[in-house]
Amino acid sequence: MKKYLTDKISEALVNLGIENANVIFDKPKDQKFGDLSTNVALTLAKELKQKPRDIAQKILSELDRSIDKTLISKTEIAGAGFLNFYIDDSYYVKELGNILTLGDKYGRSSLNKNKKADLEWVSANPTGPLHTGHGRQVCLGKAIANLLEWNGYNVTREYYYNDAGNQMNNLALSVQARYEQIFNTEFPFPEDGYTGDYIKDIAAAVFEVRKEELKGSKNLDVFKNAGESYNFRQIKKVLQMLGISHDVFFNESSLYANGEIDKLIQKFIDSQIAYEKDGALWLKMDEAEGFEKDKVIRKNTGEPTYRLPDMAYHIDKIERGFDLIIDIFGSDHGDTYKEVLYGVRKAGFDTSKIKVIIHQMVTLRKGEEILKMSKRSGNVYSLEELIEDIGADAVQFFFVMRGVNTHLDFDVELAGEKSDKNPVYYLQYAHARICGILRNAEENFSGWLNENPDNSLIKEAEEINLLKTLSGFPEEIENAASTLEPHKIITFLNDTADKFHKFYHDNRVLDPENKSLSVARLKICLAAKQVLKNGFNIIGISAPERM
RNA sequence: GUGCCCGUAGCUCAAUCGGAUAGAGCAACAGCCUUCUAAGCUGUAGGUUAUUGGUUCGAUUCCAAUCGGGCGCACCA
Repeated sequence: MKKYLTDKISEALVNLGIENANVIFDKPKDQKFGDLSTNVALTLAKELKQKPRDIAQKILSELDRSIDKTLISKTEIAGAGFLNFYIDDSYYVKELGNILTLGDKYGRSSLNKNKKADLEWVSANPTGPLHTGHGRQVCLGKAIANLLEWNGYNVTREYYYNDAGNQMNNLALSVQARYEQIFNTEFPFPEDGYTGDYIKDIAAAVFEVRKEELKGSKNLDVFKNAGESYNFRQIKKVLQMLGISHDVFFNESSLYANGEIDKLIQKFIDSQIAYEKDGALWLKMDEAEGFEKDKVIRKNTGEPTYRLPDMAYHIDKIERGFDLIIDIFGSDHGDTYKEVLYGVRKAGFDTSKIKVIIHQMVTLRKGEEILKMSKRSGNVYSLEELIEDIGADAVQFFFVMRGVNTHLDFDVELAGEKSDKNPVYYLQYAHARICGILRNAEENFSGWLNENPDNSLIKEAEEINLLKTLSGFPEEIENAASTLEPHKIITFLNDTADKFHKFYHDNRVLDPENKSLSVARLKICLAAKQVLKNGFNIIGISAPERM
């Protein structure tokens, strides 16, 4: 519909001698400004040195000849020079049929057909369980991957698996210390060790198999491997609880094995972007791009810092030929990704296909009490516990609910509450209500669900409003996908539930005295159920039939 | 000190490249259940969009300064 009007207006403008005008439509907040509105006359006013309303009038008289009046029931000029369009109700009623025909596919778009997207997220190091701080990223990534798929992309879900570097050594030492403590409680625990209880579990598991065999051993391999595989199993288990499975686990160590890291180092040295100092290799950072000082990419021990493999990894992703490459990080990594992309550019690669999503941190609280979730402190609130406490639906809803740039305030108490205070239920309740009506129809009004509706009976304001909202679903997905903002889906679903509840309240669906109207309204219910369910699918929450 | 993000109703947050009277939910107050789920609906109240300037026909949105909060600023990742 937007496209139709955009075309018509562009056409009208060309007739008026104006080429390449940028015509943008808004959905006015207020119904009295129509269904679609454009400010094109206002934006052209300066350029043409004419009054906005005069321009609007000229466009309108051009449109009057070309526009389909059965589709657009009314046009008007309002305010400073807005052009408002009123879409005929019949359009929305027709869309009802579309929703029912397309079913689970309603809202899917082929806009990015044949395009490949890569989404890398979670990528937690296997040094411990996922904690609640990871939750936001975990759930955001899932929703974004789904959004992209709905928008036509072929999506690769990827996890960057980092089993090298300091932290793994630290893990091994921690496990070893807990192992030794089984025999000698005085055995010193490393200063930077991981203090969580899961380390004791790992040590106990090692003891179970090897008994005292490793006592006093200097070889850390067994401890490292035991810790790594245990932690990674835990991580995968929790991801699975949220219905997430990655297609690719990209192993950092493969970048060493296949020589990509060395190649990159050589490239930096050859192009004199890197230099040696104090036994380390430094990357020159450009002040003009906002960097203050050069960064070490290879330590004096000969080991690369994390930046280097990260750069090689991104180069690998670019070379795999994706049309869109997305990384999701928390704001604590907000600066490092810039360094990584800088390095990738300096190595001669185009980073324009890489989009980085930085989400702000989460404050987790129980009512007034702020909960800690850091890995260092003894007691962590793990993501697994959170899921057990409030359920996977609430977890995903709350983490996706807000824009990524806001500091998310997550009230566990509220999220776990089974009441009208909890926003998850507002949505799910709408779905469950519809299911109740459908059950009633099946049990008491046999066959009505399969009747053909007489759409001319749909004319109540609440019915049309509901249909208007439902019809906006495909565009909403497109919008949310292109801006990578899944919280927009939740805002939309909220609106949908709101419109449904109002419709439900004012209009009885099943009326034994009026079969044809009941049949038409049943179709509206089916369509609302479908849109809600499709939206739930994207976020990843369930569509309960009863509550 | 410096870089990024943020500051909107009592609370948590929306607001589609700058648009029309800034919207929801919760909390508060007043109503609505012999009829498909009251986890719902209707109404009332609640705002100098942190502050001050600037750009613009028009600013929550863009720019500058100030105040306040979060996260970074390692030869950790």
